[in-house]
Amino acid sequence: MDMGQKTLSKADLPGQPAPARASKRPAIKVEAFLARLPMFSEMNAAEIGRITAGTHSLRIEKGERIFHHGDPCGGFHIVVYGQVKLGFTSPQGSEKVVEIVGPGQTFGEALMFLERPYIVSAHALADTMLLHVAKNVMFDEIARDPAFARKMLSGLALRLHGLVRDVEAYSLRSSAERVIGYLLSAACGEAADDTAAQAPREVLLSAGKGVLASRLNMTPEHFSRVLHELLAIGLISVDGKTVRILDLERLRTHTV
Amino acid sequence: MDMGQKTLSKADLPGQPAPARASKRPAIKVEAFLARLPMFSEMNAAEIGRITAGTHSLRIEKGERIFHHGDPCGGFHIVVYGQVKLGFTSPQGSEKVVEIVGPGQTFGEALMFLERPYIVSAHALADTMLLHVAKNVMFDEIARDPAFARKMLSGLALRLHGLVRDVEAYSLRSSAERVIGYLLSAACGEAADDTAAQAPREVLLSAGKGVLASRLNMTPEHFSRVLHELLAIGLISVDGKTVRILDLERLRTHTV
DNA sequence: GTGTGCCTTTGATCTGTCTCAAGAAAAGGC
DNA sequence: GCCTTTTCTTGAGACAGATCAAAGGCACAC
Repeated sequence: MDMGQKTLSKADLPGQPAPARASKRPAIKVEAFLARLPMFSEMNAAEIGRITAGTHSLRIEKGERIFHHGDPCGGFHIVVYGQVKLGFTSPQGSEKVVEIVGPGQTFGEALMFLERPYIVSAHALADTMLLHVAKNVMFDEIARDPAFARKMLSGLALRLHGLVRDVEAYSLRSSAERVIGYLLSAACGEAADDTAAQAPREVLLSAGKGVLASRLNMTPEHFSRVLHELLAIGLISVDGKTVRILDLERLRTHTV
Repeated sequence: MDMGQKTLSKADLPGQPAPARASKRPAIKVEAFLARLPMFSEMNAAEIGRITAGTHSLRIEKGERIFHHGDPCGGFHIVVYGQVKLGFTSPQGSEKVVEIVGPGQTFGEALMFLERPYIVSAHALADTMLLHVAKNVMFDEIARDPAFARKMLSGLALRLHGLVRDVEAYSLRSSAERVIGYLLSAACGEAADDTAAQAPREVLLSAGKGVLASRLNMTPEHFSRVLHELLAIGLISVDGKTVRILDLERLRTHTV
């Protein structure tokens, strides 16, 4: 790569005509990108600089593996653009997607603090650019800045919270309820008590239906059927990856 | 209570003839108890003292609620003796146990860092004594001591790890496999690659079969049937709450 | 002791979800 | 543009595990 160190560019995405637009490339400094993340948002320039020094960028083609169950963990990842799925594979070959990670989101922070190999695998769902931050620079900064340590603790606690909610959904909700839950959270963005926004909303499915189905712990076939069932009752309409919510209130209170 | 401040005594367990043994009471100082926990093991006396100042003890009778879904979180709990179950209740009334917590173990640390109410409920499975540590003293100590912050981070990461393993088990393992997994981890204590200890081991079920079944995401009926199936093949023998593992190697490799 | 209540087992049946097998519809390559 | 490949839908059947019902068994109070 001809560009300067610690610089990101969307233009040199593999498979794109990079040379053609190299002159007008919208280069982004790693520092600026990191500083905008919630995790690092309260850091000063010196701190961001030290983090950046432990960071390198990765480009992963669609379908490629980022890490595998059993690999050692040397740091954590941030998605710059693209999309990543985290999941495990059973001995019989079937797969379960635990999380779908998009731009600005991170994964693998928790494992940094454990001296253990990964338990999930990570694959790119699209051509993806990642930043990898080495764990030692994170540890140094945690040791230096208690406020940053607090922030990391909040971050892990939030992850834990989400995972507990998933366990609840898997344990005592039906497939249809999980699908509805996904649609609602995608449409309303976690604001469950949002009394406004009664108007029909559109949801763009964040991944292929197969991947989404696995994330919701069901087969693609069953996911398809559930969607068509909701369609038949007039609660939603489906057009490819776009789901329009026709009656938010009834969808919310719909029972199995 | 007549005893000194910040002192624990097993003798004044409700329902026991406390006065009779009051003179010979094996009182334990809160400081000493806290200092022995992994979480606080590297703290000096002053630090332990500050934590203790934010700690109070609770006695909960068997079956009583400790906190409820929706309650605000003011700190975390440590089990001194007894047993606690964490779980959620569905709108239809059925319950799912997420975790069973015993002496020396803690619960609710993660939620301290989030300004959110509890998502699970906690109930005592036996007469139980708890310590409750207020979150502000924890925050103070985290701000003061980066090594302690690191320790908390490791603790949360470990929780997360366990929960991801649970999700894996729920998603792509059969009920029988989950039961076997539980028996193996109870017998071998996480040491999966323990080549020694081939001799038959005994497992004392850590709770009633109904509670355990819920923890493993199955009905009591099905749990009973699985146990008897393993018994029929000669892999285990069951006597009340005691399960003897007759063939550890075959149990480990048993398929459905 | 001997009830009384709860936990556990066993049996019979039911149902949500998966599997397998094709087709239909997009998406991507050339 | 057309052809290949992947993804998505639809149907029929199978199965793991749930549910319902009832009978033991065990602990504990009196």
